[in-house]
Formats: sequence, structure tokens, C-alpha cells
Amino acid sequence: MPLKHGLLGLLNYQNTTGYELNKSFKESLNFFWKAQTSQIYRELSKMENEGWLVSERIVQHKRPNKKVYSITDSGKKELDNWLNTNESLEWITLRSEFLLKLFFSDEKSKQENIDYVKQYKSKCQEAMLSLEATGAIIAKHSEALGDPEKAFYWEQTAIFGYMYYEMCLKWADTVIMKMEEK
Amino acid sequence: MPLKHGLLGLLNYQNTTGYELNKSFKESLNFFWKAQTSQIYRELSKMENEGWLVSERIVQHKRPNKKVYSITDSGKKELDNWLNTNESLEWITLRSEFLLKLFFSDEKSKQENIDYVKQYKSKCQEAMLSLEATGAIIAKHSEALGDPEKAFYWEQTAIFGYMYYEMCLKWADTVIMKMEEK
DNA sequence: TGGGTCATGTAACCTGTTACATGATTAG
DNA sequence: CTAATCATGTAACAGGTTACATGACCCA
Repeated sequence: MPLKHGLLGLLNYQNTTGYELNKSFKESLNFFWKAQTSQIYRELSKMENEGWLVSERIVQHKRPNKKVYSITDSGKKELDNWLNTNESLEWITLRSEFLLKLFFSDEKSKQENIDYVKQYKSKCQEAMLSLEATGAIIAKHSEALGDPEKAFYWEQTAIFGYMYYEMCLKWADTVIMKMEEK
Repeated sequence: MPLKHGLLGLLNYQNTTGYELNKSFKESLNFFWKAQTSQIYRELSKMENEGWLVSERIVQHKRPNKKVYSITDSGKKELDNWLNTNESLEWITLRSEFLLKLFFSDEKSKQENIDYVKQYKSKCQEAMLSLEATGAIIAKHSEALGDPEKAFYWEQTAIFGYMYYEMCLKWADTVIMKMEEK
């Protein structure tokens, strides 16, 4: 249940609400793990039932009341456990509706398929840009923490993304070339 | 609902049973789209309710009876529609429990993390080998069909996989180097 | 002053995963 | 002869997606 553990990981840095977690999640983990807002709330209450978290309800005027979650010892143990056991870890997963369609695109015209792959390229370029923005966020965090090493692993994940999109673009170019030669 | 459409795509080649579809799926699409056996059966019956498929029950001795599905005109239309509209297509998705853990691995020892990434490398190498096997399957299919172009797009998806794993290995090597320098 | 967006979430539905059932047949 | 695998699936549950709710505040 990686989503739960991602949330535990964030809550291990600081106590916070579902709303804030949702934002942090989207700022940091979102590129390699997506989570819906509603999913985050649901997982949080489940984790509270498990005893991994406790919550405190804060009454607010002007804003809806909120629930601040904090991780318990049992939650820390669970997080630790997840980090340290790699049985049942899905090391590699690839899932692409884009490729699924391409697979079945034999009947479509050459030109349609070329356009399709070109559209893909432009999505990759967009994604790269947004990763560059993440790069800036990482740099800011590192500075704020005063320790450039603090964000080392975060940075490596962003680099992964960067290399991934580069590879996708390279692949797309060679496919387009081959299609044009057909 | 890409799984439904993947199944439609396969059924567009030939009428067959859930059992056989499951096998074809795993041989061809599995590398970029996973489906559980049970999921395939469920989707098939839903698609029959939608009118995209019809089925015929074949009574067997020695083997459990089976249901042979065939695609209807309405199913063909649906498939065509899916292939030709890219609104709502998820062009890029990346999801990696491996990276999620790495993100939170600051507290772990340098050596543990190096080992972790090395394990990842070996999974990538395995995956590459299994893609090479797929390459052989593709070649056989092409020959069987007599037309090397028939499997062109299939081949391109396999090449994508190949380049992907290459990239992963390259990334892993640079990360390991950086970790060793820490 | 009317339409977004912020700050909180909840409900319903659809998809994916895990576990199980059963009677041949094949492998060791 | 016994255990695994084949050839069919079904059931239950967990995870992911889409749609909606509400009362402030901010912008044009």
C-alpha cells in the first residue's frame, strides 16, 4: 500500500492536515506517484483506525474546521518496516495508454500515426518543463534546510524523470523517422 | 477504460475466450499494460452487456465449458472511436514504488541505499531479457503473417521498453557513483 | 456583484488485486 | 502415486477516479 506509506513518510517530517498533505504530495511525489485528494483523506482515516496516526480537530472560524494528523510510534515502525523490506516491492512498472493505442494503430494512416507520435513528443516536452520547475523547488528546500544533501534523493528522483523524458523524445524521433520511410 | 479497449483490439483479430485472451494479453500487451485474469473476465461480461461483444457457450467434456467471444459492429465502432480520439488520453504516466521509497531513504545508511539501487539494476536487467524474448515472439508472428510490416508498431513498443530499461540502468549507475562519493 | 479559487472535505462508482474452486492431464 | 499445471472461471476486498458540498475571500 505505497500511498499510505508515502503519506506516513510526509507525516514523519511534520504534523499536518489532509489538505496540506495533498499539496505537499503534489509538489514532491506526484511525478512518480499520483494521488487523488479524496484518496488521501480516505487513507488518512484508515491509517488512524490502524493506529498509525492520531488526529486533533482544530476548530476554525472563517475556514472549515480541520484535522491535524500526527504519526504514532506504531506508524513510525510501519514506515520503517516498509522502507526496509523489499519483498513484494514492484520494482518496475510501466503503463502507457499511449503505447497501447500505438500497438493497435496498424490500420490507421501513416500520417495519422506520425501526428499521434508528434503529439506525444509535445506532452513529453511539457512534462520536462514542469520537472524543471520541480528542480527549482528542490533547490529552495535544500537552501532552506541549509544542507544540500538533505534533498539528495529527491533530486535523484527528479533526474530520473528528466532522463526518462529525454529517452521518450529520442524514441519518438526514431519512430517518426521510421514511419516516414515506410 | 483502456483495458476494455485493449481486449476489443485483440478480439478484433479473432474470436476467442477469456482464457486465451489472458494469454495473448500477457504475451503482447503486458509489458505496458497489466491485467489480472479476473479483471479480464469481468470486463468481458461488462462489454457483452454493453453490446460490444456477443458470446457463444461451447460445451466441452474433459475441459470446463468455455465461452467464445466475438466483437460486434458496435464494438468495432467503439474500438475505432477509442483509437481516433485522444481527448482524455493519459499520454504519460510514471508510477514507481521504487522511486517513492528512494525519496524517503535519507535516514538509511549509504550502503543500504547502494544495495537498494543495485537490486533495482538487476530487476531492470531481468526485464530486458524478457523483452528480448518478446522480440523473438514478434519476429515469429511477422514471419507467420508473411508481412514484416504487420508487426511494425508492436516492435516499436518493444523498442520503447528496451530504451527504457537502458535508461534506467544508466541512471542507476550515475546514482550509485554519486552515492559512493558521499 | 458575480465568478473563480481557497480551505476543508464526503459519496458513489469503477478498476485492480488476492484468494479460491474444480476436474483433467502431465511430470517426476 | 502424488504434486504441479492446465483450462476454465467466481467472489471479496482494496485502491483509484469523478463528482459534488459549503462558506469565506479575491479579482475584474
